[in-house]
Amino acid sequence: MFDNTMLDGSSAMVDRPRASERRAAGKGPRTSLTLEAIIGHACRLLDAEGLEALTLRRLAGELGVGAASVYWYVDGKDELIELCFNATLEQVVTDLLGRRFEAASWKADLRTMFSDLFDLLTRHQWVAQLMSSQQSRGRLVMLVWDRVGVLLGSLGLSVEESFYAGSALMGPLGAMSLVSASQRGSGTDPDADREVRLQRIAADMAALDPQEFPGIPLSIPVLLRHTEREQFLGGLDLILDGIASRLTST
Amino acid sequence: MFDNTMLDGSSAMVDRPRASERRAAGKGPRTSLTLEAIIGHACRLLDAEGLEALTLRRLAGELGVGAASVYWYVDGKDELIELCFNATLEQVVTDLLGRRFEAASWKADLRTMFSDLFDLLTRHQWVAQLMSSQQSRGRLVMLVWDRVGVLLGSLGLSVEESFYAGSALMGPLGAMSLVSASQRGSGTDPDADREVRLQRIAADMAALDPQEFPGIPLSIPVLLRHTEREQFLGGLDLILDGIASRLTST
DNA sequence: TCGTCATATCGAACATTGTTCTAGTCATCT
DNA sequence: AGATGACTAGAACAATGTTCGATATGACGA
Repeated sequence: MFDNTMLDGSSAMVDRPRASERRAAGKGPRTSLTLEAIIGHACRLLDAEGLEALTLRRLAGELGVGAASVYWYVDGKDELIELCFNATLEQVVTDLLGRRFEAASWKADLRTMFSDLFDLLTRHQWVAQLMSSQQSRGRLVMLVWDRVGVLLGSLGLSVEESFYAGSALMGPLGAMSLVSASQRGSGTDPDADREVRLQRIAADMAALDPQEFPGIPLSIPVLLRHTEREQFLGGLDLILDGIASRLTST
Repeated sequence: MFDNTMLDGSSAMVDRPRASERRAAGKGPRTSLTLEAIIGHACRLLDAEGLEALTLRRLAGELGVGAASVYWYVDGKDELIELCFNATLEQVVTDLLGRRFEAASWKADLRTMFSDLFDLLTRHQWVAQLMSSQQSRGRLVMLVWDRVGVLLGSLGLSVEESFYAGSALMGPLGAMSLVSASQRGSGTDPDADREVRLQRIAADMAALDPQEFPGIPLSIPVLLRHTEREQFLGGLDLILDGIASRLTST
């Protein structure tokens, strides 16, 4: 399925007729569909029911058209998902980049930046899923990389160190922010779902042999009262402290 | 598809007839198949060509057997993959746990432990893929969690801090160790594949506007000469330093 | 030695995916 | 008015996971 080419078209748009070119032309008949409508509804579907709920037939059906019609606007499911990916990410990333980062407050700046990103990915689980299952390098992701790299470089880190630190920051983002991925149960109340899921995990953990897993019993209560956000931020602070220790030692 | 229940059966084996119970009985005819043979060949396939190459028909075909026969030994593709997951992980995790961890050398201990895990996941990309796309909590993964938690706790970290630090360590593991996931090209030479992939990424990055992405040009050479292993270890060291800073400040 | 029966397998079929083909419809331009 | 080209739809194709019923096969009791 996915192709790992998450670039917005700056490459690989050669040689084939690229169905994406035909849309938005001039003189068509009653155009009952729109690329925007497709992407919009697809995103709504993805947000509501997750990645594997997005079916071309279902999407088309809910849009009141045949499945084949979507293919006039989009080259395939991969491209559609990529478009949704960028559309969703753009909402947050753009305003993220309006901010001014300063060396003095680098720690707080990075913290708010990544916690905002975390919130975005939590709200749109499928984006997190894509972000962790393939290393996406779309334009918007690159923007984040760039800003982080510049900021770290301005602190005095070498390019190499910035690269490693940047990947340490970006790496957990996808992994940590996906709470449940699949199995987004009944669809009624996400918080309740999370609760039962946690209870199930806790039960499974409690069933393990305390002899073999001496540390597990201790962490069960923490698991039950933890928040993914705190968990992520806790790890983030650790990395930031690690970066800080590199700075002072120079 | 996947079900997020990556536990080895300690729960949820109730109420349905569970096809897994019928295998290994007594008086059957010439048993041309074996659960071990199935898992073994499936793992070989997964290692060689990745997750999406594993097809029940193909697996059965290469085993000289009809596709339906596999269902006698396995409840479905999910269970099969879970079995492969555990089988592969077990090879390394068990000997990982034979080691003795001591507070004095905690940093080096954690480093070698996670770099070994990283190597395992690099060798078996599909395991990394599963590990990042769902938060797997199989018995073996739990073992790692447990050992890490115990070690961190013995250093004086609170349970909460251990939990956060542990997740910071485990989080990037899956994400960082998957180099290419899909698109494992021609299948001839993995190193050459990596090279052309890197070149493509570099080309894409070079095509970006340097005005908009001031940091990208700097990191291109680093990208080209970097190693995923170094990248991972670089981030790991950062986290370890972060943990260390917490220890001294207490 | 001969039936019985659970064990183990296979071929065919079903449902669901993404995708393509081909024929059509309708507005607009000449 | 007629042709062109922007759009759409239904049928069909290929590939997937999965199920069903029929059929071997061999061990065990008679």
